[in-house]
Amino acid sequence: MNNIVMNNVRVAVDNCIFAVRDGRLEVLLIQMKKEPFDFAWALPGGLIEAGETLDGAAARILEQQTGVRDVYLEQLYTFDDRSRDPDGRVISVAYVSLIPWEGRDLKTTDKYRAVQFWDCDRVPSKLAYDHREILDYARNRLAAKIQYTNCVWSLLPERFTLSELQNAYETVLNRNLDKRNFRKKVLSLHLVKPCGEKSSGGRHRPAMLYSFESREPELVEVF
Amino acid sequence: MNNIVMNNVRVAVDNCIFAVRDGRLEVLLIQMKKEPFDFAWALPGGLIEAGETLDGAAARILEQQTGVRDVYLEQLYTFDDRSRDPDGRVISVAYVSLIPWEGRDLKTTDKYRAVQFWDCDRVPSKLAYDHREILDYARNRLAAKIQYTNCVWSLLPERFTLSELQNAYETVLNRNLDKRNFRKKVLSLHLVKPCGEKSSGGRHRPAMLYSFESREPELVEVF
DNA sequence: TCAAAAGTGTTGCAAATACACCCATGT
DNA sequence: ACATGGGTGTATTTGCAACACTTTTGA
Repeated sequence: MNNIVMNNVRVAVDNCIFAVRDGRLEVLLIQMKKEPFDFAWALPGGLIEAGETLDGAAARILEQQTGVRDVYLEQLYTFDDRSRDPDGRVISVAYVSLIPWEGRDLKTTDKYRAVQFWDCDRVPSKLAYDHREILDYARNRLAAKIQYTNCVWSLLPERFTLSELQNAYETVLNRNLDKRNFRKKVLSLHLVKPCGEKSSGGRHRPAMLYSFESREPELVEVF
Repeated sequence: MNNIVMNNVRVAVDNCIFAVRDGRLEVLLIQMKKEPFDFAWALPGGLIEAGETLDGAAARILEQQTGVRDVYLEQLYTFDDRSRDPDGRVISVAYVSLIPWEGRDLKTTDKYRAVQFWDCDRVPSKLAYDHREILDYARNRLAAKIQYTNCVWSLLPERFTLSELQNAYETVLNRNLDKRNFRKKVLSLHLVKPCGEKSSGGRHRPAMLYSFESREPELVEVF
């Protein structure tokens, strides 16, 4: 095969990291510092290095650029051919992950200006590269996937209330669910089990805390 | 970025082309002619060329190696890191397609020994590269996908009987369906519409011919 | 007349939906 | 005392699964 051809192809990974906060779906973005995308926001991503697996590169890059680590990254789709990068041809393998919002301290390197979560509905209109397309694709896939797997668990901390769980579903699905039917469903599926109580916070009746029966990926007909 | 690193990565596409024949799910394979995989069977695939999109490369390679053209190819997954190819690092973007069995004349080039459909359950135990893994992955995805989209249409010719349609579903899902319930379902979903009659062939009562309402990809809760 | 596939309805059960009020706590 | 979210049950509807016989044709 022609080496000149092959030298032009580079492989990148880009991560769509979602969290639910306060009834909104948010996505983790970094702010670029180099032309031609100086000041633009982007998904955390970059080129793979020698000897690295795609999965490994995704994890490394995510941690370097945002400080987020130890998350379950799932491959989403491979994007190309949209004159992606002004600097020659790049193929980008996109990854998705869901993480709990609580207590993440985000930190980036001096190669970037900032890192923060953005409300998915209020993301800057121009993202760097084709990251807008990737984000839209990821969000659709997430909404589909949450309906037939137990993957919500990745959005929640170890212990949570049923209202928080319902809120996570409502946020991702972008529709309201009936409280009684919701509770009946998740309990009958044995998705979660109760532990102690919760009084902290709210000026209202304390809620029972639950945890997941399993944090392994499983196929479950949720809705 | 380090050029020595990047020169090591090459990008290939591999196609999983399925058809239903005679109640069996079959997959299109080619027989290799070069070491280290001489005589081994493989999915039709190869390296992408300059200026090609991934989708374009998949279509070109499929036609060159098997003569099959004008099919809807859908990206499946990107595989890597399994010391894939003895000849340096290769990342492979896998594509899936469903085609009608009827009247395809397969032809390959002199770079390969043969091209033919294989019963998925009787594929040679060793396929070239990691193609066994890709095939298994594709088959699972196909079974899942056929349940929530109208994608079966790609397996059938323009006009077909309801029994043929049912047979396609049963083959892909690998389980039997109730005839009356099946007909009720597909008719109530307005997936298909009747046309004329069919007497040809069988020594039995002729069956009504149907065609699809839509051959565009749609989300439909089939089962 | 026989073989082989086409065609056709009803019933029971399970799951989804719709719906409204009292409870416990903090301020 | 009041505001806030926590917690609970029933009735209706809908969709799914199970099931067997008659029809039409070619050989």
